[in-house]
Amino acid sequence: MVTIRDVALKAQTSIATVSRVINNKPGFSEETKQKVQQAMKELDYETNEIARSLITNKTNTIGVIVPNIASMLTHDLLNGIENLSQSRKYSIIVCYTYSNQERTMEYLKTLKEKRVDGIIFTSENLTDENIKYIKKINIPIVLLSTFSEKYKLPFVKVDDYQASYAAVEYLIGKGHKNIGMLSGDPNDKISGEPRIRGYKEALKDHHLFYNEERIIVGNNFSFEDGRSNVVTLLENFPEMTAIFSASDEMAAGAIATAHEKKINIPEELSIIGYDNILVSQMVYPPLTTIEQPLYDMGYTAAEMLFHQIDEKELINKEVYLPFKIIERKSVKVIDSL
Amino acid sequence: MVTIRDVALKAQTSIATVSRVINNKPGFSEETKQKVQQAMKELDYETNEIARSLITNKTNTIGVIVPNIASMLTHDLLNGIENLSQSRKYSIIVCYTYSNQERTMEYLKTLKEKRVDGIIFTSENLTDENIKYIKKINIPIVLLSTFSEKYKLPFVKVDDYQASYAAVEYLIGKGHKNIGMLSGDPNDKISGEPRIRGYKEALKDHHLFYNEERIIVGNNFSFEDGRSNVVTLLENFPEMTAIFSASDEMAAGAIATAHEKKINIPEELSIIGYDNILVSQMVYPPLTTIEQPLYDMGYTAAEMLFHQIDEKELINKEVYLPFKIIERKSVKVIDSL
DNA sequence: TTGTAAGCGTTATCAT
DNA sequence: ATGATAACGCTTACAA
Repeated sequence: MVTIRDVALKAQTSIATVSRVINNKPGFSEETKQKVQQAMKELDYETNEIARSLITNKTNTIGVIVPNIASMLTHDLLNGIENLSQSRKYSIIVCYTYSNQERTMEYLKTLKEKRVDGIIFTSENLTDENIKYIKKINIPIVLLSTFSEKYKLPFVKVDDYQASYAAVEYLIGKGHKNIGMLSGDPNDKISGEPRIRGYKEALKDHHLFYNEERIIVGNNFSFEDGRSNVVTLLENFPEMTAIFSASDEMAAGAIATAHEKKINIPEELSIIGYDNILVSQMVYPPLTTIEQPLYDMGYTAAEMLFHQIDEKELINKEVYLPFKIIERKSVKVIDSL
Repeated sequence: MVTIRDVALKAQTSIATVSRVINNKPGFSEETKQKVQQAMKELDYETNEIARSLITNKTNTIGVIVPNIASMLTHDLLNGIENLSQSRKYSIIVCYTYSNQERTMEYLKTLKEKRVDGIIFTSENLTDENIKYIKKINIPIVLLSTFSEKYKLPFVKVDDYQASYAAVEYLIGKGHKNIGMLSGDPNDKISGEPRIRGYKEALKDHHLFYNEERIIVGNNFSFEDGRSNVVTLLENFPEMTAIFSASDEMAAGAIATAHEKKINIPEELSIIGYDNILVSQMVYPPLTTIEQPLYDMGYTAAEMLFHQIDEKELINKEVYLPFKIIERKSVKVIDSL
């Protein structure tokens, strides 16, 4: 391995000087600079970031913690994070938790041991244990597509309540009065409960009837959830003309079932999704849905994190990014009687 | 920051002894072990992996280089890699190249500087510059879903030629004689050329006619490619009864266009895809396709990499994993006349 | 079983 | 503008 020492030897100067030219810190002449650079080139010298990190206390690495379930979402989020990181000369260590608490803690510990400069915690409910540990290790963090109820931690997300409210109101605006919902877990404070609340409130504000049987709760927003739960919903609620699905994957599942049951979408049944993942344009009919600006969210979270790292100031921003309704072909206008 | 030194102080012993119990290396009594562990707990000591790495010359992290295009594939591949890595106490740094040569080289350089223990290079053609650099830095590497023509580098992939051949033969077996193809770039030696070759050979071996107009070349295997290229294909080749699409995303695009043009699938037009990504079950009709065992491929590549790292032996295995035809609803049997 | 001390490859603090 | 030299937090001879 060729070190700064070898370079110094070849350039006939000291390691201190070599370090200076490498880091472009004052204290060398143009002449020595040339000699050093020449030597580096000839020796194919490459910095040892490990050694550098040990003394500077900076690794230029961040950790990104993601669950696996919402696999389609993860990718775009990561894309945004990665793009800014790369241009800022940061590397990213990805940690898949599979929503497993033990694994999450293990990863948090690893990130601490590897001395990452910051952490982005994505899409998942934070447990008290998580938060306690995060506070203890004192590494800059930003929450992405999630937030913490009890403790103030900076986050970027879209307002799930408002987005769901808007989705249901959109359906109502198209003349629908009998609207069912495919939801996630109501105990999930991030993407479960708020979306259910948005649905209920929108109905209520428009004086539409609601009862418990009109929401079918899924496990993990998955295609399979949608596929099976829509049949229960159909049984519970035969007058239903429209469905609000809390994820595109579930919506796709519902559509698949509809095809099987020869239920025409949107003629007989309208459906609006949530996420605007790539799949939503690939299903038939293309899915009208709520768009989350995933790439921007990732990018913004990274921006906030780097700000914390660079300025060493603990910001406590709470950033809500705007959602958008993407109109495609899965919702039909109903004439009001 | 609490160091090994603080622990030694509190436990009233030396840093060497503390190091021994941390790494469980012989040379301490049960009694001191207790004292040290007690001190560590009280002080919330956590290893500084950076310092450790500097002396052991081991970082317990690997780099994974992925392009971005085939986004849906990337995820499953990463999943397999990550799962084994986590259980082996390795972290992974992800590098998205966007198939950009400059970016790839930058990342390779970063990985070297960060002293990763190994690299998995995924889904992308290796340039001479890439290979030259890889050879130079002398870090264990395995190629995943790609391979290098000129130089021997261990890889794991499925045999694209055979898989394509099988796909087309499957269509032929169902009675199809007029088969078109939606392909990737023929200059792409990894997923482009071999799949085209498989198509041509299968036709030839079954004495079926072929001409250049029956293959439409796409840019990046994308939904949009399929969406637009299928119309050209339909124009060029009106007698066509079946399509072999070199990716599921393109197949989904073709299906979307078929819906728009009121072409019934599979009644009027059969289609077989390639990849078996999640989307293939979400489209209507569900897509018959070639499955690549992505998770296993990732897992296997990681296994090979760790073997190289641990045993310090340069293996040169070339692993082909088996593909599978997943039969769904997009191919119809045609009665031969 | 234990401690002292010499590294690992850098950056940083002094002198000069 | 330059060069010794002391850190950084660990592991690992080598002694004791």
